[in-house]
Amino acid sequence: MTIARVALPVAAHTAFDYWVPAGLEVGCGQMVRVHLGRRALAGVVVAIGEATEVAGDKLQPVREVIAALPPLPPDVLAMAEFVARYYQEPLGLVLAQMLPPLSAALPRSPVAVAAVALTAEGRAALPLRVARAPRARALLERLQATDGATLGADAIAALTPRARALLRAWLTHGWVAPAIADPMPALPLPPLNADQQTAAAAVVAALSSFAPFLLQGVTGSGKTEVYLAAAAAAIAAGGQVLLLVPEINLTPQLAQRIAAALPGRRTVLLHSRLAGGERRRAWAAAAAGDADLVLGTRLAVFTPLPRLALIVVDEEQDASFKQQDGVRYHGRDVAIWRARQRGVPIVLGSATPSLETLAQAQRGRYGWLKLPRRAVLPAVLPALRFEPGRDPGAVEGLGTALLAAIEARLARGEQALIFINRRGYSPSLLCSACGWQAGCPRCSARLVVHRNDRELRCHHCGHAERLTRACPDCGNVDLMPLGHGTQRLEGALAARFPDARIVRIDRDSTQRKGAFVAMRESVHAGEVDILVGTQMLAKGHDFPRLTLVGVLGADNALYSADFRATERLAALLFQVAGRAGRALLPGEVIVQTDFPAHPLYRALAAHDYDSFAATLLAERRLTGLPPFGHLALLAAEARDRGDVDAFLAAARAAADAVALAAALAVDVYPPVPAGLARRAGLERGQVLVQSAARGPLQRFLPAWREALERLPGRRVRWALDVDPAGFS
DNA sequence: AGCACGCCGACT
DNA sequence: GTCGGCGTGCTC
Repeated sequence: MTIARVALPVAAHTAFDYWVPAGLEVGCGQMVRVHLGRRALAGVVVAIGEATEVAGDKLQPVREVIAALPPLPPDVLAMAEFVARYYQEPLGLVLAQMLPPLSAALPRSPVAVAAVALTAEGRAALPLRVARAPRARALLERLQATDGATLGADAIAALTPRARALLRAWLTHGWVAPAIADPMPALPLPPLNADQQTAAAAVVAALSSFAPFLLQGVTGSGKTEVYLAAAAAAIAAGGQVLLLVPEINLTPQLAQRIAAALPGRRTVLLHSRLAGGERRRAWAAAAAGDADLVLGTRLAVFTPLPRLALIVVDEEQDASFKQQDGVRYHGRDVAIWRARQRGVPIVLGSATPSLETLAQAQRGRYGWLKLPRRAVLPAVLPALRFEPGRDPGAVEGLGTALLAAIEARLARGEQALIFINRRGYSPSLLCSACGWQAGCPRCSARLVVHRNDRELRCHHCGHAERLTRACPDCGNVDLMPLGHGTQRLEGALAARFPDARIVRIDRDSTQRKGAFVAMRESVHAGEVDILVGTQMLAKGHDFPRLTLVGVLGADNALYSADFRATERLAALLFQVAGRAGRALLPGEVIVQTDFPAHPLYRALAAHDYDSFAATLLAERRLTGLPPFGHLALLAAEARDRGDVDAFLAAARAAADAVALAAALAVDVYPPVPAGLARRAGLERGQVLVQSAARGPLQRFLPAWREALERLPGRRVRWALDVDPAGFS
């Protein structure tokens, strides 16, 4: 009897055996439908055998082979196994992350697939090849007419074999739609400058072998042109390219540039906001080798790519490559592993590389390609000034110097961007009489004033209440909003510059679909004078008339307990500074700070990221933090603090026992409350494990995890985070 | 993850 | 006397 070992999307570190009915073609990597308990689940076959330990009466059959997606190739299965092992997650959950959604949504028969595809596509034009086969066309028209209803087998049987094959091909693998609409005529790539050519040539010379590169280029130096030149060469040589970006917001712009740079090539987009069907089609096109370039967010790193020839990770330092829940993988790190596995070059691009990547480049493990100059020649780096935010002429956190600079931009018809990393009106509400502050009932956090909506909101749990007039403790009606957020600045600027056209960009203002794109277009069209926003605005947007960037509240990150906060602030400031004066107009950046002599600001003024990174690296070396040490974090939460404490104390004891038993050089720290000690009514705490090398930590983690699973539950939810993005 | 089984408080 | 709370454990 043939037995299929199936990884299922359940929190169990084990695969499940099923017998394979005669006539079912089941191989490794095949997606199948099986029953577990009384549920029907989709899983992936990870092994085929002849025998099983499972008792015969318990053994269930494989119910169905999911033919809508091709089987996972061995290299992708191996990648899943690596991710599961490295991040201590069940293989089935890892695989569920990697695949386009298929569990309940995926219909069973090709006919039903057709019905759903057509419903989803609406009245989209039929692919020509199908439309030309008369009977397939008739079937599809009937499907359109019935709007998603399932047709009987007789309709399928009536098709000519050719029509049936075409239909099936379209339905199951999907033809690549012209995924990227390019309204512009294809512009030739601007000729690369010498630095760009050198960089691109180095990557191209390394094609067909594993070769990691750090491509370090100042903002505006034209890293994208280097990616595209290398991609064009890789594709011309018959390869596929995987291009990872941190955010979906950035993909449309980039997609247009790719379409222009790679005429006639097929690009597909892959990110979590795509509808299931679209994502499946893009995935299948990549897996079938039909797509030449896959542009996507971190999840795209898992796409099967039979002809993979080059991986590019843009903005490699960006924290959004690290998944923060579920399978907590790091897209960049998995990409590096994959490049090694497949023997292809990988380019990690950044103006402000992560300390991890920088250290590898310094050690000579990564090729180090530099673009020290801006690509547009007349554009020079902006001038930096450090000014106080509080002075006699200051208005609502906007200092005299910044106000004057904004005024000058308005007079010249140029644009200003005011950046503050805090949404809402003010981050806190204080009673001037008794000192009461509005706090979240469910979190250890202050409530943020959202004056536009007359609400107090918690930014951690979603709690919202009406903005009160009077202090609930003493009845005093003189409640003071304390501190500044984007809404408050927007109002202050509107009062001070009544004729200016002001746009606020933050999570609240861009919730409507398309709002972000509309904003970008109106900025480009010159319909905006002042932009106020959060870090959403820091990335990848090129506004030619923007000549002033003001930064407020930067000092906050310097106080943070998170060891990565300063690194992130540095990356952010260098990025924000790069937003000013990208075209022909000279730019200026004003950072409001109380500590103008801080090494970070000095480095920023000198446009010298490397010297500040060197400072940070020296600190990390002393403390044994990444990249000089490796971390794993056990985070636990429960309704009662006592349960959390008891669990973490037991977890720590288990860790000590594991480390001692296996003589592993790992340090286990005492349990501490999380930075946000209570969230959504749950008390939170953590145990940190640190090791000078990955090896001991990786040997330690499986044993610790098993010990944790045997610990009494005590109403505690916990998760292991390997290589945590940061913690406090 | 579901969905069971299995022991302790308020009801027809 | 039950009905049901969710704590613990299994599912091939």
